[in-house]
Amino acid sequence: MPRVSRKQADLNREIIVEAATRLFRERGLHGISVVDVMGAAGLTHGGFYGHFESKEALAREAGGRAFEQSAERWKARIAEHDDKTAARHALVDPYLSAASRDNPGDSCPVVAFAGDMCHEATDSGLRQTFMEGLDKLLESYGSLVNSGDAERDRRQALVEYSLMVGALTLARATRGEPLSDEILDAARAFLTADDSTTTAAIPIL
Amino acid sequence: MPRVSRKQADLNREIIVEAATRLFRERGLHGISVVDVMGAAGLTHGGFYGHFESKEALAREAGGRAFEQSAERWKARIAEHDDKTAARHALVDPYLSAASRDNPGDSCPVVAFAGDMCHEATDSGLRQTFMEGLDKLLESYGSLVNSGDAERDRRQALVEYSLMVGALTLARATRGEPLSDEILDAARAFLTADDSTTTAAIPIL
DNA sequence: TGTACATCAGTGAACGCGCGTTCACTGATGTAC
DNA sequence: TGTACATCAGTGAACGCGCGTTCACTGATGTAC
Repeated sequence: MPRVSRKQADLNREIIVEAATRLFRERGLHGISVVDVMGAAGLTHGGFYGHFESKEALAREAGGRAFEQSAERWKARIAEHDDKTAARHALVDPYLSAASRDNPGDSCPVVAFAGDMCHEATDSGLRQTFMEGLDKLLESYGSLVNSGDAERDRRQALVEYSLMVGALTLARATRGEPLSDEILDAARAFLTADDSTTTAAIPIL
Repeated sequence: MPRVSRKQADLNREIIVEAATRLFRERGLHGISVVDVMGAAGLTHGGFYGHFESKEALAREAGGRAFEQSAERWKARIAEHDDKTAARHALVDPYLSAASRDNPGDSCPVVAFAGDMCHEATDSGLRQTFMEGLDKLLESYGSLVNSGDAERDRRQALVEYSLMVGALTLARATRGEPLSDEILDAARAFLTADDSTTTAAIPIL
């Protein structure tokens, strides 16, 4: 049943990108084929190149969208809370949850793609998309770290965000083992510790 | 020139494993082919299955060896120093160095394989090798965190190690950008900060 | 120690397979009258 | 509004390629005498 309406074609393109956004995060940039993506969108593979120049072009678009979604979600979570500690919980707790670990398709694109980026050429478009997305997320995260000393805050944000990425990565790699929950719990407790409930402040560099 | 001596054959097997140990870490478990590995060992691909049951079997052996090498290296570095702070520097500084970032083939197998492990079946042999190796490295790292409170030390070690993994992963993904060095510097400073030089102690959970 | 022969480590062609990509085709859509 | 025709979104077969793996072959190695 070929030749659908222009409106339907635009919708199909949208469905393909949405499916790819999820699948690339779930199985990695090289873990999913054009046939897989088109199948997930309810189409056959032949029509793919009517919508996209190449598989890599789709990866760039789907990856970029994943970053946009994450950045918006972060901003919304932080904006919901006036209290700094509450905002921190609102961002860190879901990020380092079992749900986040078990649903990479709807989770952080940095964790999903960081491994693949290591093998990507410096001038690759994917890598540029990754860098822009990472910068945006780091900027969002920065609003949680706000002592007045910009340099110290920057380092603190980098440390905390690196910990989030490392902990989620390790939790996924060890999924099914007790260690996996242990890592999430330790990192979550560390990042959401505050003066009133623990023996030490949020660490200062 | 077929049929080399038994001794040479054993040596060839060793060369293949050594090449694989480096290449798998450099390009990922799926980024390297049997032809590549055999070529790096100075052989042709046909003889591969005389030495190994499958590519996966080689990956298990090469991965296991990478973990052994890392664990030994860590133990040696820590053992060289009586002083806790010095031992910490001896382990953290090389781990989060530009050299480590730029030479994944001779660096941490956890960072190299964590991404691939996320897509590996729970009962996979590779995953078991990864878990055993990670446990050993965590145990080694634990000797740097020794306050007497075992539970707290465990959480602290998990947090610090997650940070190391996250920082090195992000530094590799952003290699070539200023952010890459920034991440390494911030994480290194954080993990090696001590009372005498900074405004706060190593953070306590 | 020397000879004759069986063994087997490594070679390179070949296999089936899945991949990204191309293309002739189809028939509903969109348009010109 | 209704009709005739050009357009083009999606189909599925086919392409070349690289992959993991197999195998007939070779000739130096290792062994039996």
